[in-house]
Parts: sequence; C-alpha cells; structure tokens
Amino acid sequence: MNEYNRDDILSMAETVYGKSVKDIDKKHRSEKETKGMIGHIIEESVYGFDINSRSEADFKELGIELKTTPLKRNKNGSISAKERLVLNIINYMKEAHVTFETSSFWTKNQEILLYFYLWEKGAPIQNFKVLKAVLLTYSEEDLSIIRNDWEIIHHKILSGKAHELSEGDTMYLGACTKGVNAKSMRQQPFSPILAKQRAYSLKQSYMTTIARQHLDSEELERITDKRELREKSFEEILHARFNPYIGMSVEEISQNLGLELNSAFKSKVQQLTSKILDIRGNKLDSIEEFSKANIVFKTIRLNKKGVPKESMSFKQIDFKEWLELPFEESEIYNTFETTKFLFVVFQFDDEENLIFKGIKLWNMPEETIQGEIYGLWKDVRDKLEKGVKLEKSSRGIKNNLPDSSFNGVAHIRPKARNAEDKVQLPDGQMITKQTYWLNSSYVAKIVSDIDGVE
DNA sequence: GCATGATCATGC
DNA sequence: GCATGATCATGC
Repeated sequence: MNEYNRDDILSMAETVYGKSVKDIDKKHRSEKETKGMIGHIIEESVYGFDINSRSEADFKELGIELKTTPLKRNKNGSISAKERLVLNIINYMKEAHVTFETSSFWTKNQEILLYFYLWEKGAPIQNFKVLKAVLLTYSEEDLSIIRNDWEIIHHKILSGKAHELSEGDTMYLGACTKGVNAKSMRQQPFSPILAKQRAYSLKQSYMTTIARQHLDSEELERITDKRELREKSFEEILHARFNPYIGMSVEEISQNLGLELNSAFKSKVQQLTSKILDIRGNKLDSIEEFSKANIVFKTIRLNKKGVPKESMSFKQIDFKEWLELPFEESEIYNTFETTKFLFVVFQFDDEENLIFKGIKLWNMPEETIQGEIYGLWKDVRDKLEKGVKLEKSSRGIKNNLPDSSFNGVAHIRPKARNAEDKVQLPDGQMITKQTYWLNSSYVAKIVSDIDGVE
C-alpha cells in the first residue's frame, strides 16, 4: 500500500469526480461530521489508507500532501474558492532561522494533491460533490512571487514584528490567523510581544484563480514574465511601468501613449492604465497577478494640498451580518485584511491640470485593522444592538453611527440611489443604505510619501 | 471650507 | 434593478 505514482494518484481521483461525499465514503465515516472529514474519507476510501495508524505525510515517497478545498458557485455562474487554503502553522521561533529552501512552507507544500469540492450553503457535508483533483505545483512566475512573499513574512519575524503580520502584506502566500480563537498567541524570537498564531496559506484570491483555470479554463493575462521577476519584485516592476509618466498631465500621457480619449475621467484612467500595463483590450480585471493577489485599483484625485476631494467608499453594509458575525469574520475585517490596493494618484496643479503623481501598492497595517477598524466595527455593533438613533434634521435623516470625527480612519455614511433607497436594520427600523468610508484625511496620509506629492 | 446626507453614472 | 465608484449640495 501507499506505493502509488503520480499518474495513479490522479487516475484514482478521477473515479470519484461528480460523486458526493456520502457515495465515496465506504466506511460510513460521513455520519460524523467533523472538519477535515472529507480529506479523511478520500484517503481511506479512494487510496485505502488506514487513517487511524497514520499521522502525517500522505504520499510520503512522492512528497505530496493531500488537501481538500471548497468551491462555491456565484450568482453569475462562475466559481470561487470559498476560503484560503490553510497550510502549516508558522513556528516563529524556528522559521526565523531557515532559508526559503529549508522553510517549513517549502519543505511541506512543494506539491499538493488538491481536491476541489462544491460547497453548498445549508447542505449537509455528505452531499458535497468532488469536482476535480489536481497536482498543485507553482509556475516559475508564481514561485518568484511566492518566494518574495515568504521573504516579507520572514523579514517581519526577524525584525521582531511577527505581531504585525497581516495577510495583506503579501501577494499569493499569506500568513493567515489560525487558532481556536483570536487569543491563540505564540512567542516570537526577536520581541517579547506575543504574536497571533498564524499559518502559511494560499490566498483565497489565488485559489479562486487556480480553480477557474482548472475548471472554467479561464484565460488571464500576465503583466510580467519570469525573466523580469528574477530581477525585481512585482512591486518594483509595477513602479517601473508607471514611473515614466510621473509629472505628466492626463492629456500628455494620452498623447504619449497614442490614445485619443474624450470619455469620463474614470474610464480614461482605466484605459491609460491598461495601456501602461500593456493589457490587450481594456480588461484590468483579467490581469493574472492582480486576480491572484486580490489587488484592487483605486484612482485618487488630490487637491493642491494633497488631500482627496472625497472620502473613499466601499461595499454596502449588511447590518444583519455585521451584528451576527464576529469581527474576524466580518466583511470590513476581511476587506482590509486580504486586499492590496493599487492607488493610482493624480493631483490638480495651479492651472487645474490633473497631473499623474505615481502609484502606491498599499494594504492596511494590522495595527490599524485591530485598532481603528475594530473600534469602528465595535461601535456600530453596539449601536445595532441597542438600536440606531435616527433623527430628522434640516438635511435629511441623521443617524448616530460613527462619523468622520470618530477615529481619523474610517466612518459610516449613506450611499444609495436616493434617501428613499433603504434597508432594514436588525432592530426593524429602515435606514438609507450605508457604506463604510476611509476618511479623505487618512487617504491623504497614506499617499503623502508618493514622489511629487507635497 | 468642510462635514454630512444625498445622489449621479456606469456596468452587469 | 441593483451595487459600486464617484460626486454633489447645503448647513454649520
């Protein structure tokens, strides 16, 4: 037993494509629903492992680990990874003293036998169906980026900043929290501060892209190549692409690129950016690296003082969810923990020309997420629990949710079709649809170190 | 002149 | 029809 080769592993997997967990499960293990059960059932019923007598490595001789991961179907029919793929826990004490090649990430996760199954809301686990299995390895391009991600994590450990790690720090390989609860803490070697227990993970956005490439044959376009990635990090490459245009007006950039633009500003920037990154068509959302790393574009227009005219808005708030889910599962936490933003920054000069100032690849510092964002979340939560105060004012209906003077980072404000475009609060009252916003003064601070912004 | 409630524009 | 990026408009 356990002397399979790579071909065996995959051809045996094919025998269960389309089958439900219950149909695969020869030993009726699925009657006990526990986490990780699907993996156990596959090991036992597909590969014949006696899982009670085994502890770790699945296909030891091949150095392959078996993992299962849920996919979900979206309203538009596409599929997405339901979650990140959590790998091994990071032992900060040990990981500090290794190189990428000898790291626990690389030695344990070089090659993964990955089973995709379709998760369905509300359905029992037994009904979930296996869609496909793949041997997950990393392309040379991905590996360059993953190696750089590992270096970023490693560097934080070496600088005594393991407690400041955030998933948003990196592109594909993340350090996600993992523990029984938010209070699972570990020692780190170069600081007395206890750090949250974290595990290496392949980000949800990375898993989504991998799943779509295998199951939907999605075609995406890379903006870098392996040669370039050997020389520079992805972030450096991005800067090199945009740097030649710094100091030019939107019109000058258009002329320079041979584009004739008379559309609205928003689509102009999209077209310019596509051209600068050399994307065919105008599809910024089909850039492979951005899709895998969950990099989101935001254009920022600064006034002469370097402050955006408007705050930056995000998704509409689902107040019922806000009240029900803990902070670590909330939408606002997940947005800032897992998104990298690519700010494309322009500034008005004295003649009202819009001048390109540069870009910034940014993710919110963990400190701010655990500080101000948590504070905002908690304040809203408490008010939802007690009942939101709605009062008629001279300018519409005023609420007592945190405003822009709350903590200097974020606030809550309406965003709707009009004042009558409402949703129900958990307490039953109706409120104009609301969004959370990053204060314009906070955004100004984030981009204040971009070259040319004064 | 900014904060804040309201609303527009676009794309799916 | 709705979500989301973007912006308006007025009271303080």
